[in-house]
Amino acid sequence: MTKKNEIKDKSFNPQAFEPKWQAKWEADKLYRAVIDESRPKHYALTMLPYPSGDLHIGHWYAMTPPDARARFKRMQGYNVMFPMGFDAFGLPAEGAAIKHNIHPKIWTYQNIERMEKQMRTMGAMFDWEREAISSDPEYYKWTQWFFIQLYKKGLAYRKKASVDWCPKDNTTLAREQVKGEDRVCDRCGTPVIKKELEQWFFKATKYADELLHFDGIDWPEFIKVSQTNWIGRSEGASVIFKTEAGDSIEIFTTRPDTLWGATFMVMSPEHPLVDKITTPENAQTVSEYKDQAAKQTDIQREAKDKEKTGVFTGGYAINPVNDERIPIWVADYVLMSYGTGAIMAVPAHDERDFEFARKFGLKIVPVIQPDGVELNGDTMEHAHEHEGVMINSGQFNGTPATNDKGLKNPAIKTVIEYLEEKGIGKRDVNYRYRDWLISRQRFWGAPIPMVHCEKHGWNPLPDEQLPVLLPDDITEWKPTGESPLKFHPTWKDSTCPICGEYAMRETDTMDTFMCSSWYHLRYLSPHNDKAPFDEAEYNYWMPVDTYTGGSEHANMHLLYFRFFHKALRDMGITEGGEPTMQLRNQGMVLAEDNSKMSKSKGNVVAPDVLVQKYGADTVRAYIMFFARWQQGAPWDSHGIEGTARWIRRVWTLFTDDASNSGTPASDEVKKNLRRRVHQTLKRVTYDFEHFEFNTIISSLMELLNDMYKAREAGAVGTPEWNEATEIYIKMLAPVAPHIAEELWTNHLEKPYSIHQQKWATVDESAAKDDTIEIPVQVNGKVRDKVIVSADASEEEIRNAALTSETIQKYLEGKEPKKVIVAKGRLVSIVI
RNA sequence: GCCGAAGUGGCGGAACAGGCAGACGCGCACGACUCAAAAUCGUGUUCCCUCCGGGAAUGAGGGUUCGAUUCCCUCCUUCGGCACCA
Repeated sequence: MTKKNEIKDKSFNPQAFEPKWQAKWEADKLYRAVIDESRPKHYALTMLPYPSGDLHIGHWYAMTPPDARARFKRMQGYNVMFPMGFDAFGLPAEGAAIKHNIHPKIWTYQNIERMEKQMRTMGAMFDWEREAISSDPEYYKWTQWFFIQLYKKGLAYRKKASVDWCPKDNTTLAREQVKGEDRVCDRCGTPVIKKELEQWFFKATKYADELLHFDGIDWPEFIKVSQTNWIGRSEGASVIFKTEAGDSIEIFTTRPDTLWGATFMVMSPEHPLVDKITTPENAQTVSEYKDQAAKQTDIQREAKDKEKTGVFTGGYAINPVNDERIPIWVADYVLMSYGTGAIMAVPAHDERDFEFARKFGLKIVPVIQPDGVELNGDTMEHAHEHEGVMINSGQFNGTPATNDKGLKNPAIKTVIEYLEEKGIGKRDVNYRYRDWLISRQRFWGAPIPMVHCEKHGWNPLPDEQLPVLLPDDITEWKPTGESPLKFHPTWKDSTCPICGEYAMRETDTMDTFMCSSWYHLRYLSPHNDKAPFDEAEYNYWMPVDTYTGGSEHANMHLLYFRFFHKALRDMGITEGGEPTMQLRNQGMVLAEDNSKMSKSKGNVVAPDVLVQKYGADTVRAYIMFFARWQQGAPWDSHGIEGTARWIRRVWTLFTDDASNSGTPASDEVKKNLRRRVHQTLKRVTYDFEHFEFNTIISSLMELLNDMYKAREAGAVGTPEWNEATEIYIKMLAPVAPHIAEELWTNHLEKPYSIHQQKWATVDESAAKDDTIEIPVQVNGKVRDKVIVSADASEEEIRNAALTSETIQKYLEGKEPKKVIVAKGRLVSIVI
């Protein structure tokens, strides 16, 4: 470190001082977060990366602005924890294993080492002693332990179901991991297929209703909406229809008010009662239809422009409200995966049923009459899906049906009450949300800690046998559709925890989203081998105060994360309903041509090169400046020059004190400087709080320009100048931690470290303007500006405006019709 | 089709709470320094006109208001979620 009597290095050389400070901060454990009851805590969490190989600009974009904010919070007096780790299980490691014949573990840990090194160049305040890596046995031991807790609580179960399968990645996927209309694998973009398989699930649907509530948490609207859509809650009724074959069919409907118009029923081809309902004469056609439906993919079956198909079963049901005998059909537009897999068809009021009825000549009976038009089942061209008055519905005729959903609709409410009274139906709610399928037929994941015994079926392994370790001696990685673990000669051999006889291990591994559902807890005590986390740490740090990350996880990680927390709460492991109070999502950094950055396109911006050229501080500042953080933007490689220039100008101003001009600063200059400093401080404080990073930088740029002018005017050396310098460096510290430290400690010779200083307080009276310029509008157009004192009364402002020469000209001696004075803002004159 | 977010100069973007649209920066132009270049510094930079001055303009059109980028209605475009979900 530079001693006082040494000659200070005035050349700007971040490549020298950045690593120097990084090393010192680390040696001094400056960012170590330990429990301190005397200070309020702040847990700043940012989504942990996958160790893909190299840190790219997207990582910097995701991590450095939240780091700046965490630093700001720390200067505000919070005890801040800002941990980092790796979501280290996952497919790319297996891809590398296949390609280069290297164990996924080796590939993963090499990448982690490289990325940690790159992360250290960011100068972030990560507490590396809290680092958690999900592929470490000490970590996945507890991932497995959580699985067992969920299993014991009945929240993990095994079932055979028609599941989504990615033919490229050779594994099953959760519903959330199948995207868009084309039903493609979220990871690789390959269209998924359906397979009938027995798999492990988490009972996420148990929390469907609770997951719809976001009370008290500050999350972006679009994430809440996205999750709400995903869960897809529908209110309605379930109704039981008796059939002539003897069995009853239960259906779900959101429109029980249209029950009287149900003129037929439709069952999904997979419905278990289809064969019983089908009469012998129709058995052949129904069976052929079922076979054909089974052959089609979901995309083919569910294509919305597809013409309706279906066959008659020969069976009949009785409409419970009017005792009409109605035919039962089988059609693939009814899905087994939603509701009960059977519907009542109301062709007059449902477009899909209408289409079907027209095609097959089925009866159409209108039961909701819209205002003004008389519906006729024989001639109508579309279903009437909106409001009207109930008709053809016996005692309910005349009841108004609104466009409201659920019980808010008087017709629906009345009919549900009637159904419940008669015992033929009840109020019901359905969700499109599905349980979380967590089995993956892949190697590089946490093994599911279950064994299967001939006699005792599936059982969890006792805690002392955890972790179930992944073997190192695997040589064949090729995906076969079954986990490579299955082909290991001995790995799957285990013993039944009940009888001690031979039992076979589950060879599937867990969805990596399981690992990331609890990493925020592991950061609390990453090396604890007695428990997943330390209770004292939990009590102090949780919940997470601010969570930042990409919005692509809206319906995946962010939903799993919430589900997990609620499930743990019900097991008494965590407290409170939500893991994090505040969520903010950064946008995406696109390539300069507006396309997505990707390794394969070779358009990824490498931060390392920029750090070498400009220094980390400049890269950090530019990342905050070049776009609205929560929105993202295409990268602009020229733009960084402006930020680099600013950083150099900061350096020059604070190191080159010789250039003060001879004339001493006037009181006016000093007062103005002080005002600008406190105005900027106010703005920067607000912007940090609100994640508005781009305007933090522009405010600092403006203040710097003002400070250069103040220097010209002789302000250097005055108390106002010294205050300005101090506050400027404090505001700079979260953004550009290295240069701030270098200037603070070495050039201003203030006590190390700038990062342990207290954030400055706004002096409101100093920030206030003395005089203000008030625009004067005549008929809505600005014609003049008058200068008045900041606390001028309405009357004074009015007079100033009306007596202005320019305004007089516009008035032409006439009396204005109206004069509006917005105090401190503007005068509007109407003539 | 339903739900949500967003449309402001050549570009990224700014504008507290309905009150001067375009802060800050990139780019561009001109100038200073220099033998020259880079760097640096300075000036200008929404568009149009008959340029002391005036007019238009925040996706389009309408409305409320003395006054609208901001509030309301209709529409267009882009992005994201859902979608034969009963």
